[in-house]
Amino acid sequence: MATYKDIRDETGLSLATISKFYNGGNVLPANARAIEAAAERLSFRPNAFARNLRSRRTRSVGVLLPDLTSDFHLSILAGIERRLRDHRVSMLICADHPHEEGLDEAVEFLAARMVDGIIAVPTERATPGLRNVAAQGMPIVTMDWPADGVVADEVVIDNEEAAAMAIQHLADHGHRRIALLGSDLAATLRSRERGVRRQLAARGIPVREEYISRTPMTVAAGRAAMQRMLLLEERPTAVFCTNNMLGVGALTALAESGLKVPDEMSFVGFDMPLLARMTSPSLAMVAQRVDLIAREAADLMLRRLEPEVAQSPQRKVVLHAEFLFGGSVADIRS
Amino acid sequence: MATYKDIRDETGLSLATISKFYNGGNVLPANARAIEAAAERLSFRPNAFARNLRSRRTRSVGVLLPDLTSDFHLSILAGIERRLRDHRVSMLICADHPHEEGLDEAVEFLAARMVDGIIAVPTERATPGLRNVAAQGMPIVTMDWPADGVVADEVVIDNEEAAAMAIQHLADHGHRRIALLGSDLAATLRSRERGVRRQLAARGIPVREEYISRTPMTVAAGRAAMQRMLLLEERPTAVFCTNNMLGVGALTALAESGLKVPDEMSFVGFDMPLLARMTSPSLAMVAQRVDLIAREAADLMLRRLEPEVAQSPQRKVVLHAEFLFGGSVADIRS
DNA sequence: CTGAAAGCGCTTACAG
DNA sequence: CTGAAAGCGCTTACAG
Repeated sequence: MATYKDIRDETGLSLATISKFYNGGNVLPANARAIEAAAERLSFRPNAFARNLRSRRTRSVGVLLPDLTSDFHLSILAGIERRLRDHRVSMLICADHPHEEGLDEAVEFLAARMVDGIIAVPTERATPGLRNVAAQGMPIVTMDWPADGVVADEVVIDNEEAAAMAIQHLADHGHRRIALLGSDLAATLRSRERGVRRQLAARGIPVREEYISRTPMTVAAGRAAMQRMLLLEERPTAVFCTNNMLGVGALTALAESGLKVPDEMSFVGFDMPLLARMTSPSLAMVAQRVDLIAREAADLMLRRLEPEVAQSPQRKVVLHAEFLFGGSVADIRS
Repeated sequence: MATYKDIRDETGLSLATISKFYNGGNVLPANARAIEAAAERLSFRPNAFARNLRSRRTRSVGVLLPDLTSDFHLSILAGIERRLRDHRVSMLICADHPHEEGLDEAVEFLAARMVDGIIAVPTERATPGLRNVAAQGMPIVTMDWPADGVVADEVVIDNEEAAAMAIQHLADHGHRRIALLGSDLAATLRSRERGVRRQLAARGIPVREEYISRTPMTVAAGRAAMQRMLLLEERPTAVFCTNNMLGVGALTALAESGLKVPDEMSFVGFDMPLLARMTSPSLAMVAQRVDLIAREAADLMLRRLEPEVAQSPQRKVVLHAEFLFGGSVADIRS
């Protein structure tokens, strides 16, 4: 691996001049050409670590996700990567899974890599670590939900509003017996439940607690919850799942039960864009704009990396979800 | 950010001793405790870049994917991340999209970050770059398909065999008019087509060229191809899609056409594990074991990072796909 | 515009 | 087991 010294030996220029060339400073055209030619011959590439060491910036950011199996979270990666790379910033990916003893926890792992900042969908496990590095001045951007007590820029959606859209759509089609598959294990899902309750009240639809399920956000839990709903004396006519995993579970249970969607059960999902269009019937759902989330999160981070804004007050970007119409909702107005 | 010097000032020990402590050497217990205590007080974290600079290893590997939108490729990330982090190796993710002029191409971008190696699903665009860094001694592991002329360890599946399984299943259920949605734009898909042809021949089923489609591997192309199949004089009774995107497209077209799966059209997909179980009927498909692919790829790379094996001959791991049974194939034996 | 020198934070032989 | 010194490859003031 060639270094500045090799280029110096080839060109006779000083290290300072070569450095200046690679940092966009003014260098005589002839010297610039000489450096380029030597670099080409030696297939030279400036060592990013050495640069970083002195400049104390790595031009890399960590992206921390609860795990790497949620296609919703994974789909945000694409947008972040693109945006960051346009600015020559690299992206270290880290899942926040529990791990064997003695291994660095995710945030520490990233911090030891000297990332310039962390974009995170924060878990409870990661929060103390984030609080810690944030206090030491590392820029943090949270997505999806905020991290308790962490100084950070935030990108969120209006979850109450998003959930209300689903209820509104169902109510407009005559549904009054609406099951909710949700969870109280995440602030976002609690907000969505609030939105559901508020919109039901606004439409004069009584809230029936047996129609409301709170479980872990897994496919298995969603499947079991749906199965329980199907056993109710007075079966709901529609189900709204406030999370993609729960939605997949509910669809699985419905498929197994042989009930026809939407004739015997209407369905509205949340964040299942890939699925939405390829099932028959197509699925109605509330969808976050992952492209916008990614873009806003990356931009907030890139902004923080500018020395001038490093200290400016935190920002919070609130995005709106969209409603995708689909064939999975029956019109049951008589 | 505290450094060794701060710890030296607190403990009175030399930099060499502190370094030794952090690299697992023998240090008097009292000194070790003093260093730990000081590090705690200062919230010290060794600077990975400085370490790397001297040791010439970064303990990071680049993962290069054609793009970050294929859920099949994304699902491999989880396993790689886990495996690498267990060994305290970090992962830089990079998509190989075409980009604006003047920006580093993906491989150069990773190489400038001094990754110790690259795990890639190689595209044609990336191949020259990979060849280049491989020639300079960087370990490369390819997944899914090999990179032309690149010295690399490989993880692949037996694609002919995988495709043959689908045909065998369909033939066993009495199908003889089998449509193939494939592509000639990737070596893997060409192999799958070969597997299909061979298995058809083995079962004495004539190959009908109008049943064979080769398109780009996109949802739109799959949808259009399926629509064309539905217009044929003698409609096929089954369709096998040798790629997930094509499968999604085909399912979309079938959903739009109103044809019932499997009564009017049987379906076998490829690599759609998320979808397989949540549709009604469930989908039969050939599935690569992403967990195994990830694990093998990560292990091949970790092995290469050991100085002793760095120069050993390249390895090729051939995995077998599995067949997932589903309700999307009708038994039409009379 | 160019260069000599010091320094970034750590590691690496080499003495002791 | 510990320490003084040199060095990794680059950047950063400071002269010239």
